[in-house]
Amino acid sequence: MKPPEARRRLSPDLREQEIVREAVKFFAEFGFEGQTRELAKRLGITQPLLYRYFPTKDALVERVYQEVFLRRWNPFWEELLQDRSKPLGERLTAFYRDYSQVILTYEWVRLFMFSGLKGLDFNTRYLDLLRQRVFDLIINELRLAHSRKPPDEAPITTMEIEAVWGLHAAIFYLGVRKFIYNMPVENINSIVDLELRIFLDGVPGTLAGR
Amino acid sequence: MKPPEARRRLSPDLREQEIVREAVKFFAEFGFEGQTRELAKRLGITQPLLYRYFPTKDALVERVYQEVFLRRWNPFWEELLQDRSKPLGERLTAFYRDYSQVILTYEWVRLFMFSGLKGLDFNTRYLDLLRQRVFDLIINELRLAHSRKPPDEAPITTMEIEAVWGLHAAIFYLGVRKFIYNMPVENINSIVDLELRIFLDGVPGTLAGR
DNA sequence: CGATCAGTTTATCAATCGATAAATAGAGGA
DNA sequence: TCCTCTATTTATCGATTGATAAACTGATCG
Repeated sequence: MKPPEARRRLSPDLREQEIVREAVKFFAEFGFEGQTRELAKRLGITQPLLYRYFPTKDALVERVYQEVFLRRWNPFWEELLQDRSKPLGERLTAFYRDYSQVILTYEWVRLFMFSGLKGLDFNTRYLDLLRQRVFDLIINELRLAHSRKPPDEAPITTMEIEAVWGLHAAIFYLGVRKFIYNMPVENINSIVDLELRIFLDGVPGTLAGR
Repeated sequence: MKPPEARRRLSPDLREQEIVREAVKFFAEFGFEGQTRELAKRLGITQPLLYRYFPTKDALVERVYQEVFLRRWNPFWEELLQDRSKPLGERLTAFYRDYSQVILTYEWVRLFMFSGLKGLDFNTRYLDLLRQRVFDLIINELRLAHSRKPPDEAPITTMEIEAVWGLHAAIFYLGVRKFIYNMPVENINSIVDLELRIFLDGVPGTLAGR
């Protein structure tokens, strides 16, 4: 029925964009063991053509990383978290609502987990970034909001970091449930709000070192 | 150097045990695409011997599931959570300390994630169990501890479930960080205690429907 | 309108993987 | 000690997969 898909001749730029876009979806679905022939089929091209644009499969995978993880980081988040003209609760809500909208996607969550399971160092590098650019800021602002010594006077404790990890995990795990376990997860914004209320109500005890 | 590993003739029962034990570790490391030849090499046997004990690779994978997930559930947990002779905080601490010791292992966490990413229905089934045998109990006990209507008078809300999911995620994610992202995570018991303090201090607002 | 360049396909290789059949060898019993 | 049973290995098949080389074809320019 379907016509045998006439040969489409595209400019290299466009073709490369199409390949990367489809590869992101494809590897997010099947993991990095997904076969190049199947990817080519989805693109409506033949498998050897992929090798005209990427020397090896690994090079294509590498490109997918960059596309999904590096290009989606928003530097504005760091400013947002430190904008003391608003109460901290409001800032955290604004940040995690936006962050979850970017991160809690099929591609991001699954590729991140696939990458971790395969032992690539990308996760570590991303999480180091997260720690420095987000966790440390949050802890700093929390101390300020509760009139405690800033980190340069009293070093950040393991338990403070773990407290923030708990909040972060509760939110990120929504994506794991939705996109990896295939569970229905709706109204993410209101769940984010819930987790933030629990965190902000519960965390003073930790800051007090109780 | 190493002698070519003399042929060891084992009873079928013992050999099967060895295969299953090693397969658990092996698939947890490489996922279900791990190759039967490599698994056989680790066992010090040849690859066709695997097929004397399991008709297909899938059958072996299925067996691994049962071994790791089904056989590690402890029915005592359900009693523990409902033992009203102790305060709820104590019960939750005892439960999550024990649960995390069973679940937060290299094999459990990784196999669960591999299984989810591959789209097997096992995760859904396990999580249904968890919801019924743990989450509902916790919510019931929380309401009791805060003098609220029991679930058979006022149905469990989405947000109550999500609150418990948040706690659970914070704890399970310790395993994800340790065994999937390969991060150092130490003193799990004290982190569990921390998450429970935050949860218990923070959750009354949610119960009040605030 | 024909030549040329490059985007795309066809054909195919070499390695890998799950699986099967036949040959081998270790252990217990008569 | 030898025989028999079966646990284990050797040899190999067929399908799959990443990758390469050569042939094909569509678009642009003179």
